[in-house]
Amino acid sequence: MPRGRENRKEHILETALRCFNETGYHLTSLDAIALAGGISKGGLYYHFQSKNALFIELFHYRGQRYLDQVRAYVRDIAEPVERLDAFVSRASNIMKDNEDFMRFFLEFMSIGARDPEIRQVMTDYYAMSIDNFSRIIEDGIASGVLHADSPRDVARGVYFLSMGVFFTYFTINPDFALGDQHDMHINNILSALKRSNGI
Amino acid sequence: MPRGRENRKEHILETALRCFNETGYHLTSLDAIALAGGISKGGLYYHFQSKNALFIELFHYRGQRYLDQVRAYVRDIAEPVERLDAFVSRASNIMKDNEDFMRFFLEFMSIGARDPEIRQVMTDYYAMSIDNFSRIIEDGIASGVLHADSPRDVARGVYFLSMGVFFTYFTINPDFALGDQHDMHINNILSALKRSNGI
DNA sequence: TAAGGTTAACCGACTGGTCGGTTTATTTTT
DNA sequence: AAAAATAAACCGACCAGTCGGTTAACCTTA
Repeated sequence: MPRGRENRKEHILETALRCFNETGYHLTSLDAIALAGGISKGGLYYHFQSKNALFIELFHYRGQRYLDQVRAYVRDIAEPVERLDAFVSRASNIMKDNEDFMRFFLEFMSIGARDPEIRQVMTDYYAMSIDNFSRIIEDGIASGVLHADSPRDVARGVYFLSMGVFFTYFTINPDFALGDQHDMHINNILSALKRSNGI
Repeated sequence: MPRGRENRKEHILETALRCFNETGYHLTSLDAIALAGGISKGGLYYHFQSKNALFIELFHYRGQRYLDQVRAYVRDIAEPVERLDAFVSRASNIMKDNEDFMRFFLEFMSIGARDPEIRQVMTDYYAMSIDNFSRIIEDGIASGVLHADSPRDVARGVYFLSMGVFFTYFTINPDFALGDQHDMHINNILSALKRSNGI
């Protein structure tokens, strides 16, 4: 990895992701990241203000890539029901493709429970997710193909379920296939949304 | 807190719970727990083999209390539907009463993602939860008041949702009332279970 | 019942090691 | 040569775990 290249920073971030996932934030030393990345500690501190700053920047970096992937799949679909289905089913696949990021995401949340700065990042991400999803549902309601009393509550339900599936998946010894469980339970929520008799 | 009393150990555990919840496992030193509990570090090591052992014992100690509370509410209810409702609605209340334990639980899970011993404890807890809940559903199916293709999947769905609600609650700045969200989404699952036309 | 003995419970100074962060010198790029 | 990037030695704080010693409660036994 030559020095001076623009992708040096990304190289560090990818290395840090691997290290954090292996041993967790607190047990991962900057020396270990430097060693694994073939860089010195000084180099780390040249690119990042602190360990915490690196951690947060890593979230933004990979989170953005994740969102870009989801949006790329959904962009061209205008019809609300199709859009909703694509959103959910693609999300499941992309999550699986980004399993390393999802694992990181969980620890990021866990630390966010106590760190105000990280908590705020998480809160923003949550708000954006709920807003995005609510908007699709509201479009569907406006055009009469979806039915829900509170789109926001439905969106929350989907968010909770996704989080629960993933957190459990990373936390227990094998009991289920990630994508299958995710899709099945999310589709249960969606089928209620699509029921024409409302509720 | 006089020495030699049987509740000394419990006193340490309760103190440790408060400390862990304030600063998290890795940033909580044994010195801090000792100070907060009015005991010495040596005393800590007299009662517990290691910091990790204390952490795990704390999970068993408070987890048992939590389960005892849930079971006490359900014990006398034989009819499956009532039993199910009680199980879920009481679980929500008891979770709120044990918010300190739930917060601890989340970090316990998060660490379990990397620590094999803790992961096994979590896996056992998960398996027991799914088994308990599945059994109630199966009883309901046997007596014809509930309908589900796979009781185990339904039980998983409830578990996932609970985890997701709680994890989100502890992780973002205020957006919803804990009990309300929990009950609403769980009841969505239950209402499908109770629909007499199956599916 | 009081002196002497026993031991579980507890204390806290200490150690060996780690880690985030800093500093200073050196190399590369422009 | 100036600026940017990197390396390597170093620092001070912190921390899990240890260990020799202390204390209080509970036995004996005469």
